[in-house]
Amino acid sequence: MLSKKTKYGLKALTYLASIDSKTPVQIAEIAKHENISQKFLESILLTLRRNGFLGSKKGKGGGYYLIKDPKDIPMTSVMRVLEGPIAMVPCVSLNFYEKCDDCPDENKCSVNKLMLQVRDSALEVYRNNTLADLIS
Amino acid sequence: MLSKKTKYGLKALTYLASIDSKTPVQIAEIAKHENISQKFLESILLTLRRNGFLGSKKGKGGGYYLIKDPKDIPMTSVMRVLEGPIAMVPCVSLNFYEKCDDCPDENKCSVNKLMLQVRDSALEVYRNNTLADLIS
DNA sequence: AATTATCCTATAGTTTTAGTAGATTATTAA
DNA sequence: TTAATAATCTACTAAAACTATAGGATAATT
Repeated sequence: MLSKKTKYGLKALTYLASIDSKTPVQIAEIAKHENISQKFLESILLTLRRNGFLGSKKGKGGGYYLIKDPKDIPMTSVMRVLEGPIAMVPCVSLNFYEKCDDCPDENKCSVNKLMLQVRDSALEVYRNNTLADLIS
Repeated sequence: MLSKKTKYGLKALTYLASIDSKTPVQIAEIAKHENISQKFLESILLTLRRNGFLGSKKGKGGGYYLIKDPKDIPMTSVMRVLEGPIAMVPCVSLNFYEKCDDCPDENKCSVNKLMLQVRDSALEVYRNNTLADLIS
């Protein structure tokens, strides 16, 4: 299941991308437009800023804005920041690899075999979609 | 993330499929071979039996065994029983559909748009793999 | 100086996950 | 018929993750 954090983050990013201007948008406006709890959204936008997706401006007329062109924001990077690993098991993860402690040989593991395919198919989707592609 | 339940369930099914005989295999044997907590595996095998994947026999010489040919067990059905919906959001789920309460129009939702593609790509993988394909 | 809006830390409630404990029932074999 | 074996079932618990919420600190603008 996709976490609410990721869901809300994606919605916020899409909203900012649809605005299509570099003027800051207040958290309250995004929250209201997307039906999101404002305080929760606050922390999500913060992580998006810390990870180089958003810029922010304090004080009157402040808010959040996209730093890059939506065309240059691939879903792979957004997903990894908000949701974490794209792979469903650590042993097939490219960016968050970890060995399973119960598995003696990954190459003979049925779960590994299946989840490798699932990861690749998901990666292809995320690589083929930028933030710009999500705007309707 | 894939739950341990699904992971262990897949491993147990694969083990039973690799045995390739209809004679019952005891929980303890599967647990030991796959490094799984026996008690936890117990409840997993029970759900697999209740959902028509396994048969069981009590008493001495008892255990669990596959009911169907591994070739006739698609990963779609295994995943749905063990992990639940294949879709990452209910609003794109085929078998577990639910409307999002925060979303006024699914067709204009960026999350919906993206997750629809992810679901389809995952479905393709699961449809192309039967239990027989997981045996190495 | 007053206002506005982000920034930051801490915490709390809920749900899910992963695993345990123990009694019960069915089967086999002696 | 009895004892041993092994699945079945119910209930419970500990830990982790998720989804927020509270409240004030900080910075920029007017």
